[in-house]
Amino acid sequence: MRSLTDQQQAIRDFIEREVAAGRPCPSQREIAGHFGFASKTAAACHVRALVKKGVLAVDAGKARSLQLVSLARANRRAAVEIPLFGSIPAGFGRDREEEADECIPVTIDSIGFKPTRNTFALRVSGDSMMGKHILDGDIVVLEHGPEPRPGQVVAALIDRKSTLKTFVVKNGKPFLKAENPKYPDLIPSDELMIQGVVRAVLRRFEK
Amino acid sequence: MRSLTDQQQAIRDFIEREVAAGRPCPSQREIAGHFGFASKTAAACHVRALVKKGVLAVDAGKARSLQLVSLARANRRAAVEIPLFGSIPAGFGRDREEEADECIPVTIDSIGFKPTRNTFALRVSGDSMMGKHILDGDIVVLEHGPEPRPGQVVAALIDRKSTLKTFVVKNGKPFLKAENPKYPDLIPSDELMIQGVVRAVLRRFEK
DNA sequence: GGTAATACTGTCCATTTGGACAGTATGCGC
DNA sequence: GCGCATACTGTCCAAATGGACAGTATTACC
Repeated sequence: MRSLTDQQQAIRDFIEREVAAGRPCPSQREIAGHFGFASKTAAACHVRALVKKGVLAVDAGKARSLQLVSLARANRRAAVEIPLFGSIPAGFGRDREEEADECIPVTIDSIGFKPTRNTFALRVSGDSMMGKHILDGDIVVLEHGPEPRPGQVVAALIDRKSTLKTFVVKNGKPFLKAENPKYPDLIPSDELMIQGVVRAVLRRFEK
Repeated sequence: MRSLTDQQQAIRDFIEREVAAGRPCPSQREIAGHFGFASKTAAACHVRALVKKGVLAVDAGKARSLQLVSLARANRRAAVEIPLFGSIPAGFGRDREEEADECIPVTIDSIGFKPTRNTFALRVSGDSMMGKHILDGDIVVLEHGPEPRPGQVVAALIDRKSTLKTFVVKNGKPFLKAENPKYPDLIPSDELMIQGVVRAVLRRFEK
């Protein structure tokens, strides 16, 4: 019951190859076409069998939503090491990883997106961002590179120390709004070095 | 003209995150819904702009067929090293790679699927598979693990040497059909060790 | 001032797509 | 012989989807 028939395996392989080759997930009719079925119900039937056997996952009603469970699980489990800094280093060269204090393994599921080479993490110190619900001890995951959008929290370099600020636009000009009383409320963003945009927060509670 | 606007970047990021999180590519209406657009044309318009700027690729008319060009290119370019054996080793333990004579870098495009840990390559010697259009000097890419289907070419271990054979089923029993006169035409498949199923052939011509 | 690009709302429509149903045939275990 | 899973053909349909078109407003650029 668990093992797949030849035909089911063939269809599973076909889907895997299509997706791996960067093409969109095949529709039922495309599967039927590839195997020469005259009726797309045949493909639908096989797909149903594969779902029943736990090999495939479907978002019911959604077009091209087939997913191989093994790949999904592998993707979810795939932990990627993200460099974790106490403070952001001045430069962003290729020696970035060596400057990292340590690395934290994260999974796609835990931060909601797939980390890239431009992804890094910061340990938050102080309650400067409590207004944005980012607390002392939290780990924020940031992405280096993309232009911040208004309302997003960014990490900026001030006095060789990184500080989290909110990116705002006033009268068409970009500013960094400090949520920490130690710093002026509005700083023109071009006076600072924006190191990254906050994309996720990890908070560990004591047990 | 080349650079993306904030909104376009946001939509690009949204697509990237959805796909990276293992969800199916969002439809135009899902994009509109996520950003609060009342009209899905707004999303369609942005998608069109992103395609025009070369960031996105679409299969016209196909549902959920958006693809990030950068990822597609990265995927296509990503060369994976596949262990290449002169002959298949007896075991398939974790020391497999060390037993490999060498490695060949292949891309997804060149073999049509994404290599896994179970993918390996063999250098073909002799014209035993000429009937199947696999020639002396060819490199065949095989996948270890999947149950072969009738008509597929498999690599089997005979006398500690690997030989390519065609997998056939006769009267419900699996056999290996040798295309090499040195061996008996039909061998019960359970007498042999099937090392892998041929998934691709690479042939280099002299210049 | 005009043109173009951006950034939408709103509507209509042909196609694509998945789901359900009816039906046929085969092989397998009991 | 019966039930069940497999492996299809063929048809109908509603929902999902992309594409085209008509508008509006804003901003940037020449």
